[in-house]
Amino acid sequence: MQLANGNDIFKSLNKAQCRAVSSEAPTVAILAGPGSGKTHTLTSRVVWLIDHAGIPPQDVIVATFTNKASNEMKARIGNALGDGRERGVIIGTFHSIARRYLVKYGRRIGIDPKLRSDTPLEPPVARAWISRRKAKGTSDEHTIRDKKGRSVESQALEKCFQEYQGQLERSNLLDYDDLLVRCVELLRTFPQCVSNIQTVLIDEYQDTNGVQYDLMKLFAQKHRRVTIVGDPDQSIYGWRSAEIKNLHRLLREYPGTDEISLEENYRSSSCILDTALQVIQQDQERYKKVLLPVRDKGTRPVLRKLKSSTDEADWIVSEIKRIRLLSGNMIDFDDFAILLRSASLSRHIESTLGREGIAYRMVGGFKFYERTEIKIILDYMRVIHQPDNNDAFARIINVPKRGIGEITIRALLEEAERSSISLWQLVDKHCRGQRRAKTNIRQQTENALSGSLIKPLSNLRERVRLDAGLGTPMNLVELVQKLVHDLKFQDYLEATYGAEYESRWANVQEFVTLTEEFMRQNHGDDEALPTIDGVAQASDDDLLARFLSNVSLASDKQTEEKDQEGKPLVTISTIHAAKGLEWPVVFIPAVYNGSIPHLRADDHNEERRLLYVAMTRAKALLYLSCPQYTASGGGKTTELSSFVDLLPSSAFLPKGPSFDRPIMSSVAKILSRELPLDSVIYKGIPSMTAPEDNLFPVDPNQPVNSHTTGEASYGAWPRKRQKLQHPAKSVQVAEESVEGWVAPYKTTMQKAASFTVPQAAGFTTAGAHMASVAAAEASRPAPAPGHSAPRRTTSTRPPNQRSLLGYGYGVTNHDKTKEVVIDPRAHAPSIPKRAFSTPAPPSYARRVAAHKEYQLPPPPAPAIDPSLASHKLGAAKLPAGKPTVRRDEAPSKQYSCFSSSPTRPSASTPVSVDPKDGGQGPGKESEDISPDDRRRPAASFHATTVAGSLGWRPGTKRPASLGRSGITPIEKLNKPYKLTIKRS
DNA sequence: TCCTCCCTCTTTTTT
DNA sequence: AGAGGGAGGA
Repeated sequence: MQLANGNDIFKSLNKAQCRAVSSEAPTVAILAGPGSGKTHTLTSRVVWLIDHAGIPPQDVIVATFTNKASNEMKARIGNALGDGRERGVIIGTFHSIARRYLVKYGRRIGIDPKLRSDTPLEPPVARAWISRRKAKGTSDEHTIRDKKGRSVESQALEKCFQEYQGQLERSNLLDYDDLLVRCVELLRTFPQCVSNIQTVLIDEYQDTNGVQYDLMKLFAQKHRRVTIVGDPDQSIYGWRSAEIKNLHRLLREYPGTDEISLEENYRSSSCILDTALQVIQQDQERYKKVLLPVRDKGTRPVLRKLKSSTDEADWIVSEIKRIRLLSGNMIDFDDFAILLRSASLSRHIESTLGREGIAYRMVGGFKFYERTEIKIILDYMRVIHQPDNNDAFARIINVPKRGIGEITIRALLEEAERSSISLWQLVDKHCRGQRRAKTNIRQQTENALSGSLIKPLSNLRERVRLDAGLGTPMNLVELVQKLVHDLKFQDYLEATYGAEYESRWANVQEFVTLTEEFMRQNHGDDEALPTIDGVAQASDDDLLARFLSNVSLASDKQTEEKDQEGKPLVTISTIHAAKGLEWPVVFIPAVYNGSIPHLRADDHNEERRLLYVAMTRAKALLYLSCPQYTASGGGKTTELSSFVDLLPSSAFLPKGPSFDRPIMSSVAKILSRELPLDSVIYKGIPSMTAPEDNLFPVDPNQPVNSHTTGEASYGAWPRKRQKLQHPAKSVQVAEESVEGWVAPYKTTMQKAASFTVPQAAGFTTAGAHMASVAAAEASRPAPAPGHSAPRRTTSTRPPNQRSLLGYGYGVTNHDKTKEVVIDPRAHAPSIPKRAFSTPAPPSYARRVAAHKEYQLPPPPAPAIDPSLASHKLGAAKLPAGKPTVRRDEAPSKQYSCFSSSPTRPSASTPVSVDPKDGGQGPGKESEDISPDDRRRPAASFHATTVAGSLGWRPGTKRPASLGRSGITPIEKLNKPYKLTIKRS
C-alpha cells in the first residue's frame, strides 16, 4: 500500500506482520515473542487504519504502559504518516488517557477538573492491598492473601480503604489507581464521552490488569474494534496486578478475534535465543510459541562466576573495554547495557564505571522530580497553588529550618483540625496576630515563619493570580525564580550540603528550564480530546495546576537524553525498565537466588520471565554473572540462580569468548555492521592489553597466583576499591601520547602499587586516560587532561555535571517495617483521619480565565483536514514555532536502541527472509541504521545522563545524588505528613 | 519540652 | 540518600 507520502508500509513487514496490519477483523490479537516486530506491527496498523481504512486520527486510541513507549509510538506514527495527523491520535499510557478524560468530563461524576493525581499513601501493606483492590476491575472477587498464603483480615483493610478514599476525596486527589477506576465509572455512566472512538489498540497487552481491561472495553464500547499485541512470556508486572488471563478473556468476550502470531526473531543471535528459550521453557505452564531465529548463530552466552560483587563490577568493565577494543570500536559504549533485577545493585557498577571514566546513565530508579531539592520546590508550589494542602505545607514548614520541629507541627496540625481550618490558615492568622495559636510558638520561630514563609508565599500567590488586578500575572518560570530567590534557596543548599551544593543548585536551575519547556509546550490546549457534540468539556487552563498535576504522571518526560557532548553512554537499567529495548551487548549481573528470583518474590515463574526478558534484550553478546559473596561485608555466600543452574553446562561459556576474526565477523553480521580490518583493530590496541577474559579466575575459588590468570595475576588486583593514586604519576600518564598508552591491567597494577600514597586533588584517573586515548583514536582532538578526564574533586566538577554515584546505600528503605502510619487494626474509627485531611476544600471560585496574556506565542495552526474541523487535535507536542511537518519532508528519525524501530523505507531492503543470509529480512529492527545514527545512545527516558561520573573520596562530602529514594518516589513526594500521632 | 546534630541501619519491580 | 533513634543543648 502506497501512503500519500510515498512510503510503502508493507515493504518493511513480513507476511504475518502484513496480515496483522491489514486484518479486516474487528478484533485482532497479535501474540509474538521478543524481537519479532510487535510494536512495529502495531504502529503500522495504526497507520493503516488511518490511511487505508479511513478512520480519522482522533477516533483512534492507542494505549501503552510507559511514557517512553507512547512517545516513541507517536514519533513513529508521525514518521509513517508524515503529515502531522498523528497528533490527532489519542495516544498515551492508560493513566494519562484516563486523566485526560477525567479532566475534560470528570465534572459529570463529581470530579473537579483541578484534580491532582498523586499517590499519597505510604504503608506498603495497606497500599498494595488498596491498589490491588482497585486494579481488579470487574474480573473477580478479591480474596487477598498475604505472603504466607493466608487470607488477609480484609475487614480492617476495608475500613482502612474507606478512610483512605475519604481522605483522597477531601483533598481532591486521585491516586494512580483512581485515575483508572474513576475513568471506568465515567465511561460507564456517560458512554457518549467516547462515542467517537472507532478503534482501540493496546501495546504490551500482557501487562493489562483488570481495570485496564475494563477501560479498554469501555473505550471501544461503540464499535468493539480492538487490536492488541503482547507476549505472555514477557509478563513481568504481575505484582502490579497484571493478569495474563486477560488474554483468554479477550478471546472469549470478542469471539471471532483474528489471532496472529509472529514467529521470526530479528533481534538476537540464534545462540542467545537458544539459551533464552531453555530458560523460559522451564515454565511448564506457559503458552508455547514458535520462535525462529533469523540472525546468525553468533557465540554462546557467557555465565561468569566471580568472587565478590566488586570483582563482578570490575570484570564487567574490563569486558566492556575488551569488546570495544577488539571490535575496533565497532561496538561502542552506547551498545552496552547492564540490566539489574533491583536498582540497588547498581552501586558497585556505578562506582567502577565512574572510576574508569566511562560515561553511563541509569534508567529507572531515578527521577528528576524525586530529588529532594526539587521535591521541596514542588511542595512550595503546591502550597502557593493550594494553601490548604496540609501535607505539602507540613513538609516545607521547617525547610529551610525555621526552628519548628516535628512535635510543634503535629500540635499545629491537630489544632487546625480541631478548629476546622487548614494549617496554613492557622499559621497565617497567628502570624498576622488575628488569632493566637494555642500551640506554643516561640517568638523567634514566629518571626521566621512570618518573614520567610507566610509573607513571601502570600505575595507570590497574589502575583500568580490572574484576576487580582495587579497587572500581568506572573508566569510559571518567574514564579519559580522568585520563589527560589525569596527562600534564599541557594544559601540553603550551600548550608545544608556544603561544598557539594553545586549539583543540587544545578538541579534547581534545570527545573527552571523545565518549567520554561512546559510553558512552551502547553500554551495551547494540547491535551484536548475530540469535541463531541453536546458533551461539554471543562477547560483546564490553569497552568500551575496543570503543571502540578502532570508532575507525577509525566515525571520522566523531561530527562530525555541530555547527552551533553554526544558521548556514547553505557546504559544501566532495571530489567523492568528495559522491556521493549535492545542492545548489541547485555550484561546481567547478580544472577543468584535471592536476586533472581528475588527473595521477596512469590511468583517464581514471573521472576523467570524477568530473566528471559533481560536475556532477550541482547542482540549479539550476552553475559550473565554471579558473585560468590554478596556485596557488603556480610559476606553471605550466594547460590547460582536455579533458573540457570539447572541448564546443561553447554548452554553457557564459562568466560568471555576469544574475539578472533570469525567470532567478531559473526557479531558484526548480527549487528549489520562493518567490522574494521584486523590491521585497523590491532593498531588501536595497546600492546599490553589482555586479549582474553582472563583477569579473573574462571573458578573464583582458585588459588590466587594461578597460571590461568597469567600476568595479570588475580592476586595483584587490589581487593579494595582503589581510590588512591599518585597525583604526579597520573598526570604523567594522562599526558602520554597514544603510542605510550598503558594497558588496562597494567594501569590497574600501577594503581595497586600506588594505592597507599595519599591523594591530592585534581588528578586524573587511569580510566580517564583511557577515555582520552579513545577520544584521540576517534580522531577527535585529544581533550586537555582536566577537561574530558573527570577529576575526583567534586568541587571542581562543572556545576551542571551530576553524579549518580551512590556510594552509601543507594536506596531508601521503603518503610516496610517502619512508621506504621496506617495499621490495619489500629486504624479503626478512632484514628484521627483529620490528621491527613484538608479541612476546608480549596475554593476554586476564582479560577482563572484570562491567562492567554502571559502565555508564550502560540504555534501556527496545524493543518487540519476540513472534514475533521469539528474535532480538536489531540496531544500534539511540538516546540513552539515549529511548523507542521509536511509530507515531502517527513523526518527520518532513527531509533537505534528502541526495539522494533521503524525500518527505514528503502528500495534496497530485501523482502524475503532467509535465515542463512544473516537475516536482512523485512521487519528487522534497528540494525539498518547508518553508522552515524548508531552512535546515538539508547533512548533515555527518565534517565539521567552522566558524563564521566565522578568518584567520591573519604573525608569529603559525597556528591549529591539524584535521590535514589526513587523507587516509590511520587508517593514520597506526596506523603502525608507523618501520621504517627500519639493519642492519649 | 522541644530542636538539632550525629549515629546507625536499610536493599524489588512502577504507572 | 534517607529515616529513625539517642544525646546534648536552648
